Amino acid sequence: MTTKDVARAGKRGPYAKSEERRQTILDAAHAVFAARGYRGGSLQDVADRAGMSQTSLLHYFPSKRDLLMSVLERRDEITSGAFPDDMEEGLADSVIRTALYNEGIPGVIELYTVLCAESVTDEHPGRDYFTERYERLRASYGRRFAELAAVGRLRPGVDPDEAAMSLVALWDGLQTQWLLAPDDVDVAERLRGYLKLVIVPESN
Amino acid sequence: MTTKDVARAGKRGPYAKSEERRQTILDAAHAVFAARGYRGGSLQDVADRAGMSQTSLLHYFPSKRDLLMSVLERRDEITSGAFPDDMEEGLADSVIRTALYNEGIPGVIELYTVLCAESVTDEHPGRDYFTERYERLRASYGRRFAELAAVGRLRPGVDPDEAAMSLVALWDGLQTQWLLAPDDVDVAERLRGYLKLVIVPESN
DNA sequence: GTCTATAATGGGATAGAC
DNA sequence: GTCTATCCCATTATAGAC
Repeated sequence: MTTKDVARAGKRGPYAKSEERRQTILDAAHAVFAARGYRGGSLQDVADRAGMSQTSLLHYFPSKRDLLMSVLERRDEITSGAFPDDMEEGLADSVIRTALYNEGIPGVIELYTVLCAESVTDEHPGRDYFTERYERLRASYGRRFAELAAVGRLRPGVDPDEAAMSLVALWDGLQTQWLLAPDDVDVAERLRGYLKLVIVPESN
Repeated sequence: MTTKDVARAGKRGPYAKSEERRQTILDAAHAVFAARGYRGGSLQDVADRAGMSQTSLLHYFPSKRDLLMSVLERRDEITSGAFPDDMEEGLADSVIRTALYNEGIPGVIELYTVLCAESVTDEHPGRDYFTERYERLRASYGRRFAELAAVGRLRPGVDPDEAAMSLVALWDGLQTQWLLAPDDVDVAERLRGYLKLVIVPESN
């Protein structure tokens, strides 16, 4: 019997069914928090969408707070699908590609935008996540811009770390405008425009 | 008697005391919504801060929704204090000055950032406000950039409307990062950096 | 693991006395 | 205009049967 076999694998082993259930819940929570925010979305909403009772949900995630943290962790995994790390790719291309990739996954940008701003409010459980996320992003893009600067491909007068901060800020702001007016805002094109201002074209 | 005099002015005239009370409530609501968002802030929170009961509050604003709309309208008045319209001032200078001005008023940026993102969620009463606000902002800055373009002061290849959209997006995104890490983010300086990339210095 | 029942709290809004 | 009392509903979380 399958259940027995899995159980035999060890007391703390990942039970297939249970793990599947967790994923279902995380998908539901992702959608609910994206559509209504953390405070605005209820465990009942999530449970309904996952097809179970609210109490069953709390069997997998002991509190709403825990659920949120798991949703945020999962978001990183989803979006990192755009980065084949081993590939040599220009900064501009990789930014554009990531922007387009995220735009194609329903709810990803909504979740990010809504929870990020909500996280600056009092006692919000997501605050540390977003604070650290920005630190990582700024440092990461700062390094990429510094690499370009080292080979003379950063426009004179442009600081790598400042460009990184501005790129991230621009990206976020464009996504917000896009959510409110998707037909009027082209996130990827505006990012390309900024990068063209900042990066000197390859000379060959 | 003052009350009588005011009353004599007409049945619908603004009763001084009542108007004062409304302002007190709006100040309180501004602070509460800035700190906890619309969904996260309760009428009780606002009433406590305004020094009255929750029911008295509802005497002045018939619903939480009405209160929010009035807070948003009031925000426009507060922030428009930075614009002496009659003055001839360069686009860059006016942007920097407004950014610094807003930064100095406690809660203004919090309120804006938190409610704006929250407004993209389902059935949020602030959605139309922010949608229209962005349309106005993009159009307004678009005209300013177009004026610069007309006198050859826009960098070649830069479109006025696209620059307007990017400027607004960058501004919003920087404010978000600033709220999470005020010591690491200089909104005005980063805006200046962008405008320097886009605008050609005056030739004289 | 899943459910019903329920606890414990807090929300927005209304009625009506003063 | 201001309050107390209250309605009604939703929320997160727990207890305990199956």
